[in-house]
Amino acid sequence: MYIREKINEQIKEITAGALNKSLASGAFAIETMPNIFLEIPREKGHGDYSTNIAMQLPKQTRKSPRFIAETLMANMDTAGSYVESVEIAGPGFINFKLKKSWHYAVLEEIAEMKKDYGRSQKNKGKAFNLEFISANPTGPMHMGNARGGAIGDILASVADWTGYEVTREFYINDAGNQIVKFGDSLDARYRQLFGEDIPFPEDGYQGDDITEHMKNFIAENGDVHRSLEPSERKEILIDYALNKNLTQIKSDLAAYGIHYDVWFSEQSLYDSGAIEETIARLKEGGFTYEQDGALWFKSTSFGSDKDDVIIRANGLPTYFMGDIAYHVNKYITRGFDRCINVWGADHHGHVARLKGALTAVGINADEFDVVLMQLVRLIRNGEVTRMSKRKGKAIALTDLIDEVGVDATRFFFNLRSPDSHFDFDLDLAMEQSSDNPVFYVQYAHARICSIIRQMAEELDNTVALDPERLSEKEELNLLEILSLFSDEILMAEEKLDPSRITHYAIDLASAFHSFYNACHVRVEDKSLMKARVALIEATQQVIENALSILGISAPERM
RNA sequence: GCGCCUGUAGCUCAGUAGGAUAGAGCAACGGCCUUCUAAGCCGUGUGCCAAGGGUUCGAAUCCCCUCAGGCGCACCA
Repeated sequence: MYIREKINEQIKEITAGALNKSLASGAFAIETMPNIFLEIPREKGHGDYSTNIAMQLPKQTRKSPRFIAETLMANMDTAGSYVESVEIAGPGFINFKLKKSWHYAVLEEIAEMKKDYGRSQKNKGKAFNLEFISANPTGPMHMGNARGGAIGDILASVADWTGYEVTREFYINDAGNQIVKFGDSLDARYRQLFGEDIPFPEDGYQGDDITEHMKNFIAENGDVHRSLEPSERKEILIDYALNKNLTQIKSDLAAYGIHYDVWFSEQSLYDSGAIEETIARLKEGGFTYEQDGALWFKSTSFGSDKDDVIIRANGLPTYFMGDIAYHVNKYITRGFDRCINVWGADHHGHVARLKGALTAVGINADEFDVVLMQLVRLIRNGEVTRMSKRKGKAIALTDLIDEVGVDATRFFFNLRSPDSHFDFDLDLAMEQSSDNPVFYVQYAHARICSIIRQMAEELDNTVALDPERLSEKEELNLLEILSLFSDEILMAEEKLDPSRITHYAIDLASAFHSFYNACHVRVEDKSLMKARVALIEATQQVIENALSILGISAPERM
């Protein structure tokens, strides 16, 4: 248990004890016990912790907040706790000031847990599935996938640090209409390369990569496929290009620092009969009906404003149907306790109906959430550029990484919460200017490493470590921020917002830089020097841990 | 028309399950390297928290409504 949790429990116990004593003494009476809520005041002058309990009780007790606060304070027993003093302030806040010694527990915790400092057990034993990117494998990864990739990958790490057993998963949309179009496009290019004057499908994939695939295919296979029936040939071409694309996607993402545990094929749901089983399950439950030759799911029974087709009149299941079967597979076949998907905000309309369908088949939809990320707008020369995979004008992920670097790209895409609209200014990003805060954090890390390298020779090992030597406000501030790391990870998991880790890393780096300018590590006083080395070693460790969650390197020299 | 997201300093954004005087970065200006990395630090100014109403001891935060921008509302994925 981390020091913050211990203190929290102590103060809650102290407050609850005071409340019980006050009640027993007859100072006031209540009907229901309130929740004791603690917060860390923004103003340092208001102490280390604060509770508003006295302001929640006037209604029940018919006493003033001030009176309640005073009564509680008089009945508090802080012996043996970290609480040094208690005071009442403002409209009735009870503020707790802690003994400085609590700071030093942080150093010990970090020194003990090292690379695991910040991990917690909250979700131990639970299986967590995080599905992200999940694009059509009809082309290489582009910039639009980059944000979802960074958010998903980092959120997966965050979940891992809260104790979940995490599976990163890519749902390959290798079935359905887009694949048919893909095949039509490939076939048209194939025939055009042999000089046939045929029109290109109007809504086909126009990218050069389609033509490239067919050039390579012809180079490898000659013209033996020309005589085949188009449908037969398309199948071969699709299979060929899809495999090439998947290989490409995997290497693109690996270069981006993303490694999936599972690549799940949509087509496999058809092949395995999972779709059929799920349809049967929905029918048995009475959640379907036929109309206009199609099979419909009663989304309206689960709060949606319209029902949805799951099998078209032509007999082919819709994408929605596949997604239901896919999630049945996740929860029931594979037994995940919690599933999170990262989707573009343009798919938000599909969340409710999928939750409805999951509820229909008996899955607890509270354990299913979708992180909706606002789409990225591409800014070039100060103008918005529309991205279109089919027009072939999208910036490839690999190009972005080449220009900007993996670290900056990942950091940049996690600078804002997923639901904020995001403009990616290409010119700025490609300038590689030091405006990018990733340098700020990495620089703090490199600076510390540099000092540690030099101190290693000067440190006197016969001097005992005395953490109480740390008493400057910059030192204490640094310790306080270090102690919040685990809470920040838990909050990021609860809110499904990985950008909190990025912000934390910046705050921590900032606290270090301030310390660095205010306090020298290399000082005559060997005991003080020892304590400061311990402090920066702890800081180095936590920056390293935060960066490892972010999937960003922690350079030892810059 | 219905639904979702967003609206906070000149710009880009934070703002912790409603809390005490609304915060950073960038930009502007002024300081700080004869000792550990100046890719750094310190200081100075800026706000009808989009408008209005409500709940509350207390609202940027919750509710209602209006306005503005983005995105959905397919037998597309």
